[in-house]
Amino acid sequence: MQVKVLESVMAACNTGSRSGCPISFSLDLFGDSWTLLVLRDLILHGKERFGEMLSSEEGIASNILAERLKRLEQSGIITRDKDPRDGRQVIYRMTDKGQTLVPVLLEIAAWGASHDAHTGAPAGFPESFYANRQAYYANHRELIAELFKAQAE
Amino acid sequence: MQVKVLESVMAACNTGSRSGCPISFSLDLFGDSWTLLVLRDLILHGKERFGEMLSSEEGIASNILAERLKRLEQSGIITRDKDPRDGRQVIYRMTDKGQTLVPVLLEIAAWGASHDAHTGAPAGFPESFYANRQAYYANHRELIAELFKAQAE
DNA sequence: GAATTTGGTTGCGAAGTACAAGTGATAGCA
DNA sequence: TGCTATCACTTGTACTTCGCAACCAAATTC
Repeated sequence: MQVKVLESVMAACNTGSRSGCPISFSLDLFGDSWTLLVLRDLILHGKERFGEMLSSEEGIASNILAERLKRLEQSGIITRDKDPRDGRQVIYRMTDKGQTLVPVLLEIAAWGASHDAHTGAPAGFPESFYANRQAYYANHRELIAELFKAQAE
Repeated sequence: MQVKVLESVMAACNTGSRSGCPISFSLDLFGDSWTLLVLRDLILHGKERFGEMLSSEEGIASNILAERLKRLEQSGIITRDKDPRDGRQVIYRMTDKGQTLVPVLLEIAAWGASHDAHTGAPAGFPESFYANRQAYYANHRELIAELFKAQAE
C-alpha cells in the first residue's frame, strides 16, 4: 500500500511537477515570464506564425520562443502544422485543451488593466469583464474589439 | 504632443513594465515561478509567517522568499507587521489590492486540477468552481474545505 | 546568561536568458 | 536554372538570475 503512494509521488516527480498542488502544476507549464505572453499572442491576438510572435512588443528572443512553442506542443496546448500554401511557414494553433486557458488569461489581463495606469487595454475592460465573465469566455475577441471601437469614437 | 507620448512610455519603462499590455504588467509582478506560490500560501492556505511559507511543499529558498515578500509589499499586495506577541516574528497579510488576486489564483488552481491526474485538490473542485465562480470569489476557503470534508467521508 | 527560535543576508556554483550571427529549407523572380 | 529573399529555427557566447548552504542578528525561552 505504501509502495503505491510512493509510486504516484515518483510519477509526479517524473513529469516535472514540484508537488501535488494544482497551482504548482499549472505554473510548471506557464509559470515563467514568457509562456503566458506567447499564449496571449495565440489566444487573444490570434497570432499563428513564428515571425508574428517574434515581433511582439516585448521582444522575445527567437531561441526562447522556439523552446516555449515546443513545450506547449508537447503539453498538448498547441498544434504545429506546415502551411500548405508556403512550405517555409508553420501554423501554430490552439487545441481544445489550449482554449481552456482563456479564462486564466482574461483574469490576468483584467487584473493588470485594473491596476495599471498606463494600460493599453480599452477603457472599461475590467469592469465589463467582471460584470459578465461568461460572455467573454465564449466571445472574448469580439467583445474586446467592440470596446476598442467604442473608445475610438 | 509627441513629447507627452514619449514621457508616458518612459514612465512605463521606469516601472519595469515591458509594454503597455495589461497581461505583461501582471506578469512583471507575479509572472515568475515563485511569486504565485507565495500568494497561494497567503491567500488560499492562510499562511502569515516567513517560516510557514518557507516550509511549503515546493521548498522555496529563503533568499528568494525574502525578495518576493519585499516586492509584494512594495507593490501594495501585502503588509508587513511585527507580531506584538513575539518581536522575532513578522506577520504578512493581504491588502485589499492583494485580495483582488483571488480570482486569478482560483482560475489557475482550477485549470491545474482539471488537467493534472495527480492533483492534491479535492475531487470535483474544478467542476464546482466553474459552475459557481462568484460563490468561490466570496468564500473560497470555506467552499474548498467543504469539498475536502465531503471527500473524506 | 546560554541556548534556541525566527527572519532574514551573503557567497558561490549552476542554470536560465538575451543578443548576434549562422543554417537549412522553401519561395519568388530573371 | 541560378540568384536572392524569407521563414523558422539553431548555435555560441556573455550576462543575469536562481538554488543551495552557511552564516548572522534580534528576540525569546530556559
